[in-house]
Amino acid sequence: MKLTEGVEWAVHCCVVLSQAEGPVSTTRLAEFHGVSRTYLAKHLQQLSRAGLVRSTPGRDGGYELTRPAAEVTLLEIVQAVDGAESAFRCTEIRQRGPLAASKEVCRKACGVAQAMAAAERAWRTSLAGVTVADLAAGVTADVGPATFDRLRGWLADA
Amino acid sequence: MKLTEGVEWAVHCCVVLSQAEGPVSTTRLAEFHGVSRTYLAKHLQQLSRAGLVRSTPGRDGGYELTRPAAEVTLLEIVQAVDGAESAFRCTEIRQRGPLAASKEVCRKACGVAQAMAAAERAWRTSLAGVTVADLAAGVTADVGPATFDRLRGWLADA
DNA sequence: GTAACGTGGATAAGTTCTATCCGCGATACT
DNA sequence: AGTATCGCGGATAGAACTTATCCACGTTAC
Repeated sequence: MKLTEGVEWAVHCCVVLSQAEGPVSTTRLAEFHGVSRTYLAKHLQQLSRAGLVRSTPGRDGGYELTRPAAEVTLLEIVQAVDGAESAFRCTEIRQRGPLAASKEVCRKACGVAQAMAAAERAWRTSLAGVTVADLAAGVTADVGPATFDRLRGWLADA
Repeated sequence: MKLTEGVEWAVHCCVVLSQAEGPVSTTRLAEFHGVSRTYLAKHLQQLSRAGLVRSTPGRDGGYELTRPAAEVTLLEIVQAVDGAESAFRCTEIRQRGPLAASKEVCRKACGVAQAMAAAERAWRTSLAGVTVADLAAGVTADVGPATFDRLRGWLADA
């Protein structure tokens, strides 16, 4: 089981956007995080399509959060970038083979699929309990409030 | 985020093994589930290496559970087949770029990684709460107790 | 001795992830 | 008007992983 690396990039970008005062361009976000500009652009477009960020085209354009940081959950970011499909996909093994279960029995989900789904619900619930604001507060607690001031200063520099 | 398809095969195999009276061969398990024999063999070897099943070589050989079904959890099977690595891998983005965090600050895990780890713990806890015996009981409840009798009969047939 | 079995390695095809480039339309400054 | 900067979507290519098969080997029962 593996999440795409873009998830990490996107989450960090959202934290940065939560601290910015205006739109932040892909170029700036990529430079700040030390990652590929062209590839990060793809992930930001996914956030945009998911409605988590708003984009401003043209010069001085860029991205900003569409909602307050306290209303953007980790789950939303993960699903925007990695997709919302469940990790386990039931291929209905029980309907194959010599002792295949009947169609009628299989209207109800197989027990394995149910257990897997329950685990994924627990995972999603946990992620839904963390917001971008929480993550930003964590950074402040860990490295001090001056960090985001320096970030804003760096973003303001041409 | 995606689990390999082998996970589904392996779980169903463990349920079958919990109902068998002796070793069940790869050939029989593959036939029963209607899946590729050679590929299923690989997954069964993973279960064997993880110590969840014991293998008997030679004619009349095959696999059997090493423990009572009530003591084999879904989590163990998933991790045996899919690996125990966490889905989210922190690449320490915060240590890159122009405002890179210092090494000292980074002895503590980044907040994003912590939140992701908590979610995966919730997922694992959920999976660890389901045993092969639970899954077998679910089958009995869903399709009736005769199902496993038919399975044992089929396994006994040459 | 022979047939059935698990094991590990080599191999190959298919799919997804990572990454880049291009042309397009939008915007701001000169 | 012209130009530089921006986001958007499509095409593309390489890397990594998943899926699948085959073979040589040692083991066991008849």
